[in-house]
Order: sequence, then C-alpha cells, then structure tokens
Amino acid sequence: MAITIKDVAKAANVSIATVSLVMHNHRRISKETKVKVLEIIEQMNYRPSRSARGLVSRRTGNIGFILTNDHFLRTEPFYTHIFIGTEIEARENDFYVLLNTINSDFNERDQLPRFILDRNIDGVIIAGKVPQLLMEKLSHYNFPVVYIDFIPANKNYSTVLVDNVMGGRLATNHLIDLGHKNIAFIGGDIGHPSISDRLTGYMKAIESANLPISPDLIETSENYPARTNGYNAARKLLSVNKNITAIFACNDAMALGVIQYLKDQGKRVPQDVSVMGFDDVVSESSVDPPLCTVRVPTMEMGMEAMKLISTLLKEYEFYPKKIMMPVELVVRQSTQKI
Amino acid sequence: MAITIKDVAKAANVSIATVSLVMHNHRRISKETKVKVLEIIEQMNYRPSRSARGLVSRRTGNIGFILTNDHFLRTEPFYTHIFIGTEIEARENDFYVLLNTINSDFNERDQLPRFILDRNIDGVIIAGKVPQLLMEKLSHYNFPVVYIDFIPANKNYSTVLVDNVMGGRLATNHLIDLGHKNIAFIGGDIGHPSISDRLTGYMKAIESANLPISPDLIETSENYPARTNGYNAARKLLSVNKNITAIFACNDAMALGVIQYLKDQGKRVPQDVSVMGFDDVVSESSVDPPLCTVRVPTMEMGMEAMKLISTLLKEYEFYPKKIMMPVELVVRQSTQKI
DNA sequence: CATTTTAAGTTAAACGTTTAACTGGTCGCA
DNA sequence: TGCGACCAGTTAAACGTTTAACTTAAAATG
Repeated sequence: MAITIKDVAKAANVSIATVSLVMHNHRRISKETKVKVLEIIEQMNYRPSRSARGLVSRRTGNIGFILTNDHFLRTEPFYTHIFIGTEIEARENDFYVLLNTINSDFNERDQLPRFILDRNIDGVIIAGKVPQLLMEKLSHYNFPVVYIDFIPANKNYSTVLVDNVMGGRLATNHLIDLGHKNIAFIGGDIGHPSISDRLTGYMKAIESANLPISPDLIETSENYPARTNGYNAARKLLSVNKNITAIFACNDAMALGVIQYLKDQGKRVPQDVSVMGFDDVVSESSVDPPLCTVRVPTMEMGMEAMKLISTLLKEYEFYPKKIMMPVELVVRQSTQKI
Repeated sequence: MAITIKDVAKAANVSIATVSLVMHNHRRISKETKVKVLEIIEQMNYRPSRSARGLVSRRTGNIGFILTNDHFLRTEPFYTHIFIGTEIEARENDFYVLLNTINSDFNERDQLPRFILDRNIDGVIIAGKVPQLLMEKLSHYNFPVVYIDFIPANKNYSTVLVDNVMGGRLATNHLIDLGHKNIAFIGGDIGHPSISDRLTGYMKAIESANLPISPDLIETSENYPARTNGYNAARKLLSVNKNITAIFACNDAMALGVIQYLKDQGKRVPQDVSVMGFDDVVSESSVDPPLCTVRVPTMEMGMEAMKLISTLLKEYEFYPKKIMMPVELVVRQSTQKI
C-alpha cells in the first residue's frame, strides 16, 4: 500500500541503504545521487515508516506530556496553551506528543501513564505541580524529563519557569506609575512558589518606590486562588482598610472576584479602585472592564520545553537548564490614574 | 534493556510464538501454558514493543484527533473535555491519541496533519466544524473517520451528536414549569445546526404549552454566540418587549452577557428575570447567580467516538452510525418561579 | 489395529528501516 | 608500476513482533 524505501530505491536505481543515507543526509553520498533520490522521494511522496524506524533505532519519536486532571480541565486555557505549544514545536522536531492526565491525588494504587509502562516515548514533559510519588515512580524508568511551571524537589531537572517576581514588579510598578499609594496584594495558596514570587515582586516594587509595606495591604489567607476566594479576600481587606485605591490580585481568577466584590459594594472599577490580574487567561470581552494583567507566554513555554527535551535527546552530554520566561504587562481598562 | 518477547519465551521455556499467541489469547494454547506464560509476563513486567507490532501488523495503534485552533483554544473547556474523553476511552482499547490542531481557514497551501501524511494513525476523530477542504483532502487517504458534534456534508460517516432539540425543549419546559409565559430565545450564528436545533426545541416546547410563538421573543441576529453578543441581543430584545420574564440563551456564553445586561439595567436575576444557558461550561462559582443550564456530556462524547472508531477498526463490516447523546437539565439559581 | 482428527505447540518468513562492515574504482605519490 | 587513501556506494544483519505453515503426539474412529 504505502510507498516503502524499497520502492524508492528501485525507482532511483540505488540500494535502500543509499536512500536511507540520503534521508539522514550522510556525507558519504554524492551531491548528484542525493538530488536524484530526494527528487524521487518527493515525487513518490515517500514517508518512512515510524514503526520500522522505531524498531531499529530504539526511538519511538514520541514525547509524553503529563498533567493532572484538574489542571487540564481548568476553565482557563492555561495548560491547554502550554500543551499546544509543545505540539507546535514537536512538528519542527518530528516528534509526536502523547497526552496523559493523572489524578491530582496520584497514589500507590495508580498506574503510571501508559506510555511510560509501554516505553512508547523517548522523553517526558511534566506541566504544573504533580505529586511527589509520581516523580519517584517515574525516576525508575530513566526517561529524560523536562518540567514546566514547576520546580521539582530534586533540582537535577531542566525546567521552564515564569519570571513571577518580575511580573509582580511590573504589575505593581504599573499601579505606582498611575499614582497609587495604597496598593494591596491579594493572594491564595501563598505556599505555592509562583504565588509567593509574585508577592515578592510586589514587595520589591513597593520598597523601591519608598512606599510602606503594610500588613493591612496584604491578604493571603485564602487557600486557593479562585474567583470566590478573590471575592472573600477583597471583603476582608476592604472592611479593614478603607484607603486602598488599587488591588493587585495574584491571578486573573481572583481579580474577577475582586471586581465582583467592588461592584457589589457600589464601587466603580477603575474610577474608584484599580484592579490588576496575572496570567492573562480571561478573554478580553468577558469582563467589564477588560482586565489589566500580566501576560504569561504559555504557548512559548510549551515550545521551549519541547526544544529542551529535543536537544536533550539529540546531544550526548546534558546538564539541567532553567529557562526563565519573560512576562509582559498588558494594559487594559481595569486600572487608571488616580 | 527492555524485556522482549524472547526473554519471556526463554524464562517460560516455550517458543516466542507461544508467548505471542498467549498474549492474543489464542485458543490453540492450553490453559496451563497460558497461565504459566501470563505469570512470567506479569513477573518480568513485559510489554510488547509497539514498533515491532506496528511493523508486522500494519497498525500503528494511534488515533488522530483533529480540531481547529480556535475550538481548542476557546476559553470554555468544551472541546478539551471531548479530547480527554477520547484519551480515557483510548486506554481501554490500547490506543494512543495524537492531537493536531489546524487553522480554521485551512486552505490549499496548508498541509494535512502530520500524522496523516506519515500514516502514523489507524483512524481519525474530527471534533467540531472543520473546513470542507480538509475533509476532501483527507478522503484520499482512506482512513476511517468519526465526527463529533458536526455533520459532514457527505453523510457517509459515523457521528456523535448532541440532542440539541431535546435540550431546547428541556430548557424551555423548565421555564414553563416555573410559570413563565413570556419566554425569550436568544441565539447567535443561527445557521449552525446546533443552534437552530436548540431554537427548534424551544419552539416545540412553546407550542406544546399552547403559548404563542412571537418574533419579538426571538432574537437571532447576532453572528456569533459570544458573551458580548448576548449582551447586545438582550438589549435589542428588552428594549422592544418589556414583558419578558425569562430568557433562554442558546449557550452559556450568551447567557453570561444577558445576565450582565440585566444587572446593568438594575434588574435582578432571577427575581426579575430568569436566565437559562446551554452547554454547562462555566464553572459554578464564576457567575452570580450560578447559571441554570443544560449539560452536554462532552467527556462521554469523546468516549463514544473512540468506541466507534475502535469497533470500526476491529470488525470487518461497517455502516455509518449516528449516536445521539442525551442532555440533562442542570437547575441552578439563575431561574425561579414567577 | 491402522488411519484420521485433534490438540498444542514450533519454525521460519516477513514487516521496513538503520548502520557497521565491506567493495570496487579512482587518484596521488614514490 | 605498485600501493595506500579516499570516495561513493552496496551488502547484510539486526530490531521485536505476528502468523501461516508445519510438526508431533495423543485421541478418536471404523
């Protein structure tokens, strides 16, 4: 049915080895033969069989992508974008991406992703926080692993991270530049490195501007950075401190809750209070006013991770790399000059 | 490195053919040998090589999943859920799913998904509307195809569909049961079969209840069912007809816009106006009040599609099947008795 | 008892590549 | 002229399965 290397060899009047060497563009093949063979390959629309290749080269050409259920099924397309990023970059490198979600409470009885057990991949990309147990079990298989948006306890891995500290600074500085003096920070799950880094960025910016860092400007008692928790955090904060003119929420979801609370209190955004989010995952038209936020280059993160694992598989030596992805201020109508 | 069939055969003191036959649980193998071999397989943690299998059986064990970019990157996790559904069912059937997004304006210059060109799949699942051209190009490759939530012009394919007419009825009947008499329908992109079916369901329910079908209760001029369009549609409708006490929006996004408009007009939901959505894609906590809607079994649709293609690949004969997925009313606080 | 059937395996070819080892020709050089 | 070096390919083994065809022994049959 499908054209094989034999068909090409016959048509080009060379051995199959020559065709193979041409495909890998080996230097032992003369320019003329190479051109001739390539032409015929093109003409016959030949594509090598992955199975046959895999069998002899002991490479599957697949990369596994692991994610927890709730990360993938989140309403915001954060991890979806990351995943698409890996897929797009995979095309460049002739890999396929196999997705497997796992339970967030991965335990002893849970199986590792099928592609691990089957050894149907050459490497693994893990996005977001995953249970320690998964990493341990996985480590027995000796696959190269790249993490995205998560720092595993064992530092000996490559990782693609977000420059959250810088993001926190950018957001806060934006509010400072608009003339705000009483700028609050709202965070949930402050134990999570990403969130605490954003707070760090906030503090650095506040300090640099010689503004006071006050505990009644910082509300981090919520355990999860979701919309309703943003609502509650805003309530706690504003019932204590009446002077706040700007709120920097640690992510967009919380920012939506904050806006909701302000509206319910009859305050206008941004006329009375400016609000900033983080992540840029809410579609522009779905909030009123459109949310000012910090863009995280999700798609690009996926691409970087795929590049990392790709070189990792092609080169011999390897030392873990950390890639810090820059973030970007996205100015929209939820903030304004005071 | 990895255990091969040879290792198992040696350990079990049988030929590799026997091991293979055991794995396919062929009847020519005696119970005792089967048990013995299975034990050793288990013990040695043997997993057959996909490459080797694929090479001889001419089956890759992969299923391609095609989706347009904007469908996948949507803020609502509609298609994401469908995708996950296929993945979950794929595990049962020992398939892997390869995702490939294509541009919504797929044109002559665009390549087919890589897994098609590579022939690295055994079948294809296509979710949501895709360009005609893609289907034409794809048809040259003779892969079995199953569609989800989309009816291709050439009816000769299996499809997994949503019972939108029933959904429209359920939603409307719910409002009728609550005592509403002036029930409006808001839709966008009414040319889309899913949307017009929902309208049909609405009309049937209204008729059955002996209520009048009035053009000033039906607003379908928006070209896309998004939030802002829901907002605008609500404005058009309510500025003409002041008697409306309930609005059934053709999807959740438009329903959110409707609620927004009502709030902006100082009306309370549901006290003054009841609002219904469709799809159940907004997280419960992210709107106030939580949206009453019709649940579409997205994950299950993905699973059904994978089952379809799976039997399609395992059985000989084949005639196209349509699977109509039932929907379900989800009562939440955005509707109330009048 | 001789022959056929059945049961329970085994043998070996084939799938489509990759790649180390080999070959045969040409060239340069003493 | 003889010999090594190099160039441009070819040969053949190997990768790990599946499966049609074959084998052998025991059971059934007349």
